[in-house]
Formats: sequence, structure tokens, C-alpha cells
Amino acid sequence: MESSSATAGVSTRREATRQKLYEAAVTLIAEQGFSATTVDEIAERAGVAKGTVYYNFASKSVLFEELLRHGVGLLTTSLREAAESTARAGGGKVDALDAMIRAGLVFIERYPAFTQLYVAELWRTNRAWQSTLMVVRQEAVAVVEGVLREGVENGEFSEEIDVPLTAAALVGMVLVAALDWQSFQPERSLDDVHAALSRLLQGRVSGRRG
Amino acid sequence: MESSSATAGVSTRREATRQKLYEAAVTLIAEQGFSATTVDEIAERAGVAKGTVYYNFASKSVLFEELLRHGVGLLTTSLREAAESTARAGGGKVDALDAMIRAGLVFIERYPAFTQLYVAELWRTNRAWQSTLMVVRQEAVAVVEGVLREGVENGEFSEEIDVPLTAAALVGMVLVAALDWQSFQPERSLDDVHAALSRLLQGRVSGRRG
DNA sequence: CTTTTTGAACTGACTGGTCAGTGCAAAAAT
DNA sequence: ATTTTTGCACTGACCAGTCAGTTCAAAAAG
Repeated sequence: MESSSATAGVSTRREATRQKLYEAAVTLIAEQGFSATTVDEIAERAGVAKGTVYYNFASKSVLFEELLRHGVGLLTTSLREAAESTARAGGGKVDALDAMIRAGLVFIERYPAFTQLYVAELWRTNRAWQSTLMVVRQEAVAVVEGVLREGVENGEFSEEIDVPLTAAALVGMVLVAALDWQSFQPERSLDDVHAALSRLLQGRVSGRRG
Repeated sequence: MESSSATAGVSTRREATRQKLYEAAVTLIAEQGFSATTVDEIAERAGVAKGTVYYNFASKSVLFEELLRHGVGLLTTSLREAAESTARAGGGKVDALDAMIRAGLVFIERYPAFTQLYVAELWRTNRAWQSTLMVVRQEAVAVVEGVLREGVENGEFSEEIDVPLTAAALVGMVLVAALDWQSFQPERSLDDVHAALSRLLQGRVSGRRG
């Protein structure tokens, strides 16, 4: 019956079960897609009875929605921390962007399945969790947009840049490069990938020096 | 009594039906995903009986695979033409990249649903059409990689760039920016979006001039 | 010509299987 | 003592794929 128990954060047992279900669901859905993944499979992979899934989540869709919220929450936090820590260290906005690229890569390295699933769902329309997705997406992109906007204000970035579009392009750059890294050349190190993206960000691709 | 009519390539009727089915399938699958889209829906939207789908395609998966091949083929052709036409006009590799960005945007503007669906499926594993997808992906990315490699050879690009990774990042930049454009600010013009991406590509974001 | 035949293309009712979600009593954990 | 989990049988909707039958334009026959 408890609704949010006093201090020690909502009954550990339940939370542990939920976590197991998230983990099971995220890989299965990343591999197969939402509709092709059955509740029985999720329960089995989590090592839990089917009834438990429904004891913990109202429906398959709700499980998925909360998974999305949870995952993007982690990403957003991580991006924000990256930006703030460079600010504290007295770095400029370029450093902040660079740190956020790295934070993005670290996130994708740690949660590749979640990233896959997120990308696969992001531009779909007509789906139950569409609005949830829009909200969490905006939270994450807003962090990047914020840094860009501050950079324009303090003169570090050109006033001509299109903040939302550039933010989207940066996110896309990291996302797709990282997914390709994971899928097609997983032996590469994170530093390698980070260096390549840094170079691209700073326009050192068409650079005149060898 | 004819079996495949003399010259005029495989009965027009059949080809027209297939085309209608592609068009119906592409929007539905982009919106809902492969598994959530029923063959009945596809048939209905195409204005055709369900049996006709199976008369023309061996299965739902095969229909989808041929759709993928067809669509990526169009994109690849378009990218190649863009690169070649700048070459013929005596432009450098930066111009080629820029033209390819534009070609990508034009493609996405014309076939937004296909693009959506392609992105959503690209990083999935364990799916029937996985291998098909890898092949067509490589065809498209190879065009970008080719231009980058030539640019490195002729000294226009730094030798330090990581060709496959940079190619993936560029594709991602265009893809995500364009999908965001379509989804969240469709009123923007293609030229606008192109300009923003060009600026990013040429490192004129963190430029020192206002 | 006119009639008949042919066969590719198409139709839609039907089948067999799958799956989300339910119900509930008993067991385990806290 | 209460919350959480289990196990499992059950239901009803839904859906991929099938198949016997229809349509019709063009070819062959008369």
C-alpha cells in the first residue's frame, strides 16, 4: 500500500525487480523492436514471472515509457554535469561542447541498447508514447542548445548559427558515429572516436595543415 | 497467352501495383514500425486486396526488404551524382561534401517516411533483413568515404582524419538535423538548413568573427 | 468480324497460431 | 501482518499467410 515510504527510497525489493525488467526489456526491444518483443520474453529474461511484470507496471507500453524516461534522465544528467564541470574549471563553451560529446560517447558505450531503441523510436509518429518521447528529447537537446546559446551571447560562437538546428546536428553527429562505432568497429577506443569527432567539430577536417 | 510481354519490360500493371504497395508500406512502417504494421493495413492503403500483396511479394518481410533496396538505391545514386557534378565543375572535395549534404537534404525532403524507417531499422540486430540493410548502407556510406579519401590524397583534408568515422558522423549530422527539421520545424526552407550544416562542416561555428 | 479460350492478376473469406492481459491461490520475503 | 512474487490456466483479439474462385484483356479459333 505504501506510496513513497519515508526516507530510504521506495522499497528496495520492488525497485530491484523493476530494474531487472528495464534491463531485460531494453536489450530485447533494441534488438527486435517494441511490437516484436513479447511480455513473456521480457519476464523470462528478467528471471521473473509474467504476473510480476503486471504487478509492477500497468501495461507493456507503460513499462516502455518509464524505461524511456529513466534512460533519457540518465543521459540528460550526464550531459549537464559535463557542461557544468568545464564551466567550473574555467573552460570556454567549446570545451563544454567537447565534454558533452565525450559524455554522450560514454553514455552510448555504457548503454548501447538504450541508445539504439531511442533512435529507433524518436521520429515515429502515431505511437502511444509519442508525447513522453518529445518531452524527454527536449530535455536532453535543451542542454546542448543552452551551451550554444551562451556561447553566442559571450561571443565565442558566431551569431549566425542556428541554435536548434546546430544542436540537432551535433547530437546526430555523435549518435550516428557512436552507433556505427559500436556496430561496425567496436575494437576502437572511446578516445579515438572522441578525437575524430572533436576534429570535425572544430573544423580541422578541411584544415590546411597536414 | 503472352508470358512476359515482348519488349516493354514486365507487365506495367504489376509494376504499378508494386509501386502502390511500396508507397503504402513506407508511410505506415515509418509511422508505426514494421511489426506494428499489418499486411491488411498496407493492402487497404494501397487500395488493393490482401491477396494481391502475396501475389506480388513472397512475404511481409520480403516486401520490406525490397522497399529498403529500392529506397537506398535512389539515395546512393543521388549522392554519387552530386559528387560527380561538382567534380565536373572543377570544384574541390569540400564542394563535393557540400553538394552531398544538399543532395541528402533533398532526398529526405522528398522521402521523409523512407528516411525515418531507414534510421529506425539501421542499428537493429537479429532481424531478417539485417544483411540486406548492411549491404545497402555500405553502398551509401562508401560514396561519402570515397570523397573523404580522395580529399586526403590530394591534400585538401588533413591526413589525420578517420575516414569511416568521419563519414558516419557527417551522415548522422545530416540525417538527424533533417529529421528534426521535418518533425519539429517543417516551415524552414531547405536552403536554411543547408546553410546551417555547411557552416558546421566548415568549422564556422566557433568562428571568431561575429 | 465474332466467339471461345487462356492465364496473369487480383480478391477476400478463412485458418491456425500468437500474444497482451487477467485471475487467483499459494508461497516467499520483509 | 503486509507486500511482493510466483505459477499457470485462460480468454479474446488480432494477424500472417492461404486458397478457391473471379475478372478481363488479349490471343486463338471459327
